Amino acid sequence: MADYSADKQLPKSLYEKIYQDIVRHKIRPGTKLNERELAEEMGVSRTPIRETLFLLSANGLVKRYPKLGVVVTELTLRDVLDAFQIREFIEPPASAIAAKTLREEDLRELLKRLEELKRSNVVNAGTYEQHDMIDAKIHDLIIEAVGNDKLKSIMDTIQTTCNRARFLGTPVRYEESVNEHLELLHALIKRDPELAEKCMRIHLTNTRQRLVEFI
Amino acid sequence: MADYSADKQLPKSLYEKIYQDIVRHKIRPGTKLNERELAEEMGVSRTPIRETLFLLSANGLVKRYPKLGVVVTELTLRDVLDAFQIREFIEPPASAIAAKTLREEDLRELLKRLEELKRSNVVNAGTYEQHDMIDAKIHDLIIEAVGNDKLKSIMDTIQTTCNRARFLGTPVRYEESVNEHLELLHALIKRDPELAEKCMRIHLTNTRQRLVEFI
DNA sequence: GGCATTTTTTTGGTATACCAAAACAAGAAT
DNA sequence: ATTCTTGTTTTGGTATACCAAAAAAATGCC
Repeated sequence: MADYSADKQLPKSLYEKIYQDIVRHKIRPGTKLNERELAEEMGVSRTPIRETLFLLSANGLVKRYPKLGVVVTELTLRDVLDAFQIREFIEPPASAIAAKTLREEDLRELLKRLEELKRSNVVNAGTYEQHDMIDAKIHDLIIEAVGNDKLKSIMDTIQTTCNRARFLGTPVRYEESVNEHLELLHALIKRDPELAEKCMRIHLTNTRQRLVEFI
Repeated sequence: MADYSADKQLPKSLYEKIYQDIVRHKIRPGTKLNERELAEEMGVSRTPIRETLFLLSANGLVKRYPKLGVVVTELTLRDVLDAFQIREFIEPPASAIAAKTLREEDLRELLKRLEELKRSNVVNAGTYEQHDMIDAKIHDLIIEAVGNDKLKSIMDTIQTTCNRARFLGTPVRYEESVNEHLELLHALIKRDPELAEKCMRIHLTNTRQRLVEFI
């Protein structure tokens, strides 16, 4: 067998695989995961599978019912709203901090890509992936700007929930979203903490609003 | 062997044991945990021990170094400050929400206990446990008032970090702390969201300040 | 036929065995 | 004495075996 020189961490690669399958809804929420089945599919024993399932449950993607098995967590509207509420707690003040600490070139880079996206008709098929990528990048950068590792890892799991929601076909009003992000970036570049905080707050409120309307 | 009728979840009880040992510093930060040793000590096999260690690492009490082992996480000043920063993000707005939703009788109950504590000389030996208990209860109640399960579990892990710091002998200025909590409770009872938010913000800032001075 | 009970099968939890990488120790070369 | 090598031990990762509880199927009773 090849020696997979790169990583070597079996459960981590298994994690990635199952993680993606769940986030992209290749496995339905509510599905019960059978350890032996998974083990056979993946060509490994149950031991690393169990460890993977522990990791997944720690990140909230599956739920373990002792003696009964693990089930892919349902993504209720409540879960998504809860995730958004946490973002609304964290990201606005994080934006204020980011306005002081982010590097100008990173901001300008994102601004360039976003303006480009706006020029090219965003309604075009496929372009929404570009949008989502830049969107994620901006929010990620802002969290990183805080320089708080614990916060970073928390927001990663929140992001996961939001990603799952996106793959449910949550609609995004791209024009609005792009404009909101542009405003935010301008505020950051202007080094205006209050404005950045406000922009982020408005952006998140709107996003949540759109989500609720969808349902 | 007795059948431990009560719980049946082995890793969970192992978790509690090790969790306490770490939080109360019976095991030093930096200590490397040997799976076989632990297994023997606890009288079980390595399998449930490994699962326990996974749980502990998910909650940040230990860190797993692939192929090298798990070590009890060091509690750096940075870690504690990071935890406080997250509390400062979350708890003030949570207090504003709590001012609207908490049940009056719960608040009055806490107020009564706190005033009692204030009357009895808080400097007395032993009373600080009472203080810590009420303190934890108040912050816990405020988080629960938000009604966001995900947030609750996040703040539990943050609380763990703060607890570990407390057991390091972090000093508390009890009079100040009691007074700050009293003000907070009054704001909550008055159903004044802005004031509650402000009280909490001040309280957390002060607490962090005292912590930094200590070091 | 429908329901309760018993038997069988499945499956999660635990124990144990095995492997390979890392840590350690002893010895040889410089 | 120091460093490099080599052989041994320790230890984390994986595979497998076994057990008991839960689920499913089969049997018996009404």
